[in-house]
Amino acid sequence: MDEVTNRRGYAIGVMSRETGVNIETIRYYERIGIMPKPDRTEGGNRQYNHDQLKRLFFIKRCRELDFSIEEIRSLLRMTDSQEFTCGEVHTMTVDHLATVKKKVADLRRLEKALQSMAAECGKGDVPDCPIIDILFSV
Amino acid sequence: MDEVTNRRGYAIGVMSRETGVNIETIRYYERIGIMPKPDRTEGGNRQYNHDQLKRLFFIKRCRELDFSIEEIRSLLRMTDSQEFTCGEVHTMTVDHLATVKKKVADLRRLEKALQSMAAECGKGDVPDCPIIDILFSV
DNA sequence: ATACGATCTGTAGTAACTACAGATGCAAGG
DNA sequence: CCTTGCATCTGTAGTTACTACAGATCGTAT
Repeated sequence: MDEVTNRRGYAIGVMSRETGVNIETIRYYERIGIMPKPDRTEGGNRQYNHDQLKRLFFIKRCRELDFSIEEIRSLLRMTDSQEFTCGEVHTMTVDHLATVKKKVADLRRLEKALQSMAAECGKGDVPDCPIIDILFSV
Repeated sequence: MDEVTNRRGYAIGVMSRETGVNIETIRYYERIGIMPKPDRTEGGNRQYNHDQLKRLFFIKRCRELDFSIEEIRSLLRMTDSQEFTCGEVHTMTVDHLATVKKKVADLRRLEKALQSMAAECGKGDVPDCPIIDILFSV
């Protein structure tokens, strides 16, 4: 907890607590190459720096926004190379927004179907169920 | 295509075309035990009957309603045993409806976040992007 | 010195399929 | 009867994004 420890960087458990990303998941991100291989202590434990913490936060937020790992990989490639334009990022965001909107629409249709099925049901103690009838009719 | 052929039942390709379920998926359903092992021709090809076709339709519809395989397995166990009540089915439907509603709510929040991010963006040809800024800030 | 939690590697499991490879089956045309 | 060619067969491995071990070290507080 002193200066020296701080200079050494963040252990994986600290990274996990700070970002809310599971330890196993952090190692997984390293394995698939979206997090860099960090420094190690003499004993072999991972030691992260502040940039790596920021990067993990970035990944976390993107996942919360339901970007796929491959989309995140693209975004990171852009920011790593510094050769991206705002337009490119905007395009990715809008594309992603479109797939999210489609998912919402699909689920709402589905929600309605379930709702009307449930509404038709007498909920009785009888083995005669309109829900099953609907699903089993050919 | 004659009577005899019909009496023989449906080949897996027919099942697939009728229901829209992929052939590989039908075999998968058999492997995991939600479709029964069908009769075979002398040569070993699967031959399904009409009940099995109905069952596959049922599974298809449930999947379209986003029921998980395990939920479908429960529903099928109930209908197979004939010992289900309308109330049980209603409960499963309403439970499932709740998870769907939650998914919709989550996705709509996400949709709004993406929308406001996209709105802040100048879409320019410059490497200065509010979207990235938001995602990368700590 | 020791105890005990944190981390390590490597592998396997999850959900619900999908995609082969390489070998047969089967029905129609000649 | 034979060939052609699509349909099926089995078995295994890949997909997405993690999660869950087992069994072994590391690191630090007492």
